[in-house]
Amino acid sequence: MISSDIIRGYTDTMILFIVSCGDSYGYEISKQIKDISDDNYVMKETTLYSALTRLEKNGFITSYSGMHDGRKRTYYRITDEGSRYYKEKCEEWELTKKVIDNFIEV
Amino acid sequence: MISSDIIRGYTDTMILFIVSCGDSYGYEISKQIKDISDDNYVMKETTLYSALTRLEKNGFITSYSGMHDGRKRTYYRITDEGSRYYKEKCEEWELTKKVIDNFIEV
DNA sequence: TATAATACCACGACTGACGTAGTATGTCAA
DNA sequence: TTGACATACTACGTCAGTCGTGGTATTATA
Repeated sequence: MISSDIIRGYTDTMILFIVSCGDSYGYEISKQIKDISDDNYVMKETTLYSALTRLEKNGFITSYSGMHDGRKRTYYRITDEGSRYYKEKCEEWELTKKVIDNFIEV
Repeated sequence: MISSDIIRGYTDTMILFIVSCGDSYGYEISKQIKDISDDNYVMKETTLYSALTRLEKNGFITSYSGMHDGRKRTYYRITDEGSRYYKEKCEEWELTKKVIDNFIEV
């Protein structure tokens, strides 16, 4: 299980990746992160929801209400600005990998 | 330039890598991090020195005083526990790379 | 009838990064 | 000789992000 201080700085990117594949909502995003990471990372609920709030406040996602089986859901959609930010983060990631690799002994 | 929230969780590892190559002191560690990362990451002084304090408190490094050209220096040496911790972090890094790569679009 | 799964939110604690500022010595050029 | 720059740290307070705890509410299932 990966510790949070290492993922920190990529929670937003993970979420943006998922919503860039199609609109989604908190609970589902949470499960998808667990799946995509092969159970190596589980994002805590509070971390996820506060990240969603932050991302919306920053204009990277927008929300709308939906209903499913009598339960309310808040769906999120990525914005153009969110897509640009996501692409930047992907490039930054490639650089980060190279940099940290220099400090790692194989 | 890489943002700190991405490096967060690896500042300790970077420092441990440097002291594992030989005893060093704050100012030099700082310059080495800049060099090794090809100027892509500069650790802030306060971040570095508070990391050194933390690492010593956790028993991963030990310190001793030295003198050079009339200036005092505090040298740091990695402990066995520090070496073990560093190795763990290296393994964790390999896993982290795989996990985050799954959220990155090339 | 109770338990788990779904779906989310509020609040406060804690940690680590960082801005600002300060101390003190040595070097070197104008 | 004076001022700038490099060296070598330290103190203090702020901020952002993660997370523990706990709560609300509905549906499905055993």
